[in-house]
Amino acid sequence: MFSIGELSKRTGVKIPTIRYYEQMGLIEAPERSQGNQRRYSKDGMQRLSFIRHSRELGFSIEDIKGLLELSQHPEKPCHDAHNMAARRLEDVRARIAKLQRLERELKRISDCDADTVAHCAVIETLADHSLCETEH
Amino acid sequence: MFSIGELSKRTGVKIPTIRYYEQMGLIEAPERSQGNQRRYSKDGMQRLSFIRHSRELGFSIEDIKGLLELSQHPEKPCHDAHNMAARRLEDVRARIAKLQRLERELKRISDCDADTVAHCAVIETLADHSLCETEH
DNA sequence: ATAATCCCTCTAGCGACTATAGGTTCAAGG
DNA sequence: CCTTGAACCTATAGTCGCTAGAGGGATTAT
Repeated sequence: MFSIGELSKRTGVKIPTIRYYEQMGLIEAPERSQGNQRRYSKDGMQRLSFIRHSRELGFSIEDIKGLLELSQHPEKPCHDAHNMAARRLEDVRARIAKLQRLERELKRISDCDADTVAHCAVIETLADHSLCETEH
Repeated sequence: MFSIGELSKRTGVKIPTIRYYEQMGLIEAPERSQGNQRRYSKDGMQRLSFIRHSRELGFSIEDIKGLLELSQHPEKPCHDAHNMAARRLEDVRARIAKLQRLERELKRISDCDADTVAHCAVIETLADHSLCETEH
């Protein structure tokens, strides 16, 4: 049995975020002390770690609800979990590709040694999209 | 002189977004028709294009205010613009690196051919961070 | 003149938190 | 036992960059 502060320290999830997850229905309302403070069990901690880890991998709150639900039912088929992971993977790859295009463009416009705005590649490029070398 | 709809079509910025930018002080309130509708000039369009392009490159609204301000003063030094671009570039690179770690992890856990949750790598990994191969 | 389309303001909602205010409880030291 | 200070409680509002909706007025084409 530990307090919300301890749980926070052990999982690395901030206190208001834990309460937020409770409100969102990701974790069930824990027992309370006589003075109405939350008291968590090891189970609660594992569930929160699962959530944290899923968030780190970029799953949405809604996705995580599904994944948690699944994790409670070991006998069920797991293609839903695979689908979710596959969709996340696709999404992550698309974002990487987009960011890489931005990186190229930013690198290019950063390579400007002008002193004043009048000749500055950054400002010039922002003002005129046609100066960009790549699409984004 | 064109309406907000036309401006939207020409710049690719949605109508509510244009009004939002006006509210945020990125573009000045344009002239109005007799019936109180916004009427934009070519100048307004160029400014909006500048904003759109900056957003595409990931600059924040606040950054863009600074960049716009700079772009109005060609005689000023432009190291501020360079600094902003450099910071954006760093940020983009950090995000790419983070996403690439996620990609590896997601790919790894997606390579699971279990049929049920009990043996599913996705669920198993989410439940136990120590199963991850890389940091994230 | 009328209908279709466009435009206006204002307010609220999104996702995933984060911050603040104003109060209560807990744990440790004297 | 009592006090102090840290930790906790709820409720509400704010963050960012939009987006959606309600309820109305303006413009344009026929």
